[in-house]
Amino acid sequence: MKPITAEEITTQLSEAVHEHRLKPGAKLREDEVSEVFGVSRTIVRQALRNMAFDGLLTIEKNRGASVSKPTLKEAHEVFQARALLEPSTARAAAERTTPADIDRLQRHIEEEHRALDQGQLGLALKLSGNFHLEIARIADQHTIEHFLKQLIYRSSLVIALYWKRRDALCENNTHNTLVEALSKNDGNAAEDLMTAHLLNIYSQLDLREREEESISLRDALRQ
Amino acid sequence: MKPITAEEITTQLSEAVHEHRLKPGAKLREDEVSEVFGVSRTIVRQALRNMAFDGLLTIEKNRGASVSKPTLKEAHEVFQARALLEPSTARAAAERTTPADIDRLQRHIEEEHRALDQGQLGLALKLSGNFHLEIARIADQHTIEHFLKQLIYRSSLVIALYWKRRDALCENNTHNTLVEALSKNDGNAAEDLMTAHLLNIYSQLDLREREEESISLRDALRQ
DNA sequence: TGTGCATATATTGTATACAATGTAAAGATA
DNA sequence: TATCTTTACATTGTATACAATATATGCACA
Repeated sequence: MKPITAEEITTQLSEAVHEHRLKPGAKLREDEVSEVFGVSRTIVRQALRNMAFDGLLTIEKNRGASVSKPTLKEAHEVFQARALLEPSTARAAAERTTPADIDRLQRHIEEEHRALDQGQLGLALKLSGNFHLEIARIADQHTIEHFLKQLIYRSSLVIALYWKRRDALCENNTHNTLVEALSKNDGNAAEDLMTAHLLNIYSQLDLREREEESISLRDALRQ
Repeated sequence: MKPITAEEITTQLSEAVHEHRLKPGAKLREDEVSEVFGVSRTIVRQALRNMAFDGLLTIEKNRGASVSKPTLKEAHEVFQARALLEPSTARAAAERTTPADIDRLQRHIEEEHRALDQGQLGLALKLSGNFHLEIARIADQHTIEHFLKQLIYRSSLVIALYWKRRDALCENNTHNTLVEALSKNDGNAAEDLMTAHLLNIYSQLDLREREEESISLRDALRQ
């Protein structure tokens, strides 16, 4: 049996972040991770650096890696960037969607619902994000998909930090209506729905300035 | 005197790619690079992996790193992504541009002209790309700036491979008119000019399918 | 010649040893 | 007790040794 690769560790840890099993601020010590996966620190370091590149981890020199805590500004930026990329991508996807794609998307949505029903909020969140990636995949825009992946994973961090009501998560029906537009190859509708969907998520975040930030004085003074 | 860091090596090598001193296909052997910079392969490897993440290098297992050769599809995707990100960013920049920014941009353009006059095409190309990054910086959109940096560096690879007439490079005046729009805080104009500018660059690429691709039979069969 | 095989060399991949740095604990002094 | 200093420990940073793999070379044989 082959040892696990750096990329596989990257994927597993990234998903853990995406599902909120690893929360913003969580520390990832190198030899702890290396013991878990049964490889040397060399490999773990590669994985951690990969994740830092995606913005999921923050590495401080001589102090190690921890799950990033996006600032308010970064949170805004993530959704502004998504607002630029995703609506056009949804339009492009609509123009190329095949029945097989619709099948896959519908199964995906079912899975989301199942996760929600079983109270697996983290899993539901991850699936919800992956739905957006599926659309980029249909649009056959690999470069944008790559960026979007980073943005969606970071969105998960933003949600972990700034979501208003943790309970009322994702109970919308937008993904269904999006699939409908795609199945009709209706690019206009897909684009508009995506814009609205992103605004809806955005509006459910509490992105006002707050005092409590300064609680972590240490962090504030450190940089 | 301190040894050079992985990030500094990343920057230097990336600029070399951006300036076409390192051309698509060029191999970067680890201990060659490590000797040049006077560090161990450990550090070099970090740098190479960083660049691979940006899409500048392609790393094949057990076969090392070489400067990426974007396919036609990737070339299209790079400019499609830029078309989504940059016009809006130019608009946002226009709304925040200060006289100090204008100063900096004008000096930047002068530098571009100087490089062109002295026949330093690679340098001119790099400066031309950095002009676009300056605009993202003015827009104060760090996340988009980060993506744009990757796209602009990749554009340089695309230009190296698909530019129609190597001599007629960058002799346009668009950067000046863009600065004018920014100085008037005219977001509409800035957005339109940027769209036109990107289309202009795009149109100067020869992105048709071609036979000669199959010259490198080795690469074709390798994947 | 040219092809196939075996060997040698070059290059990358991974683990580990040691250095550098940061963090926590213990003791000293007031 | 509170603060400072010293010491021990934990953790990350870098270089290097060795393993695994790919490439090149030489030779046998047709």
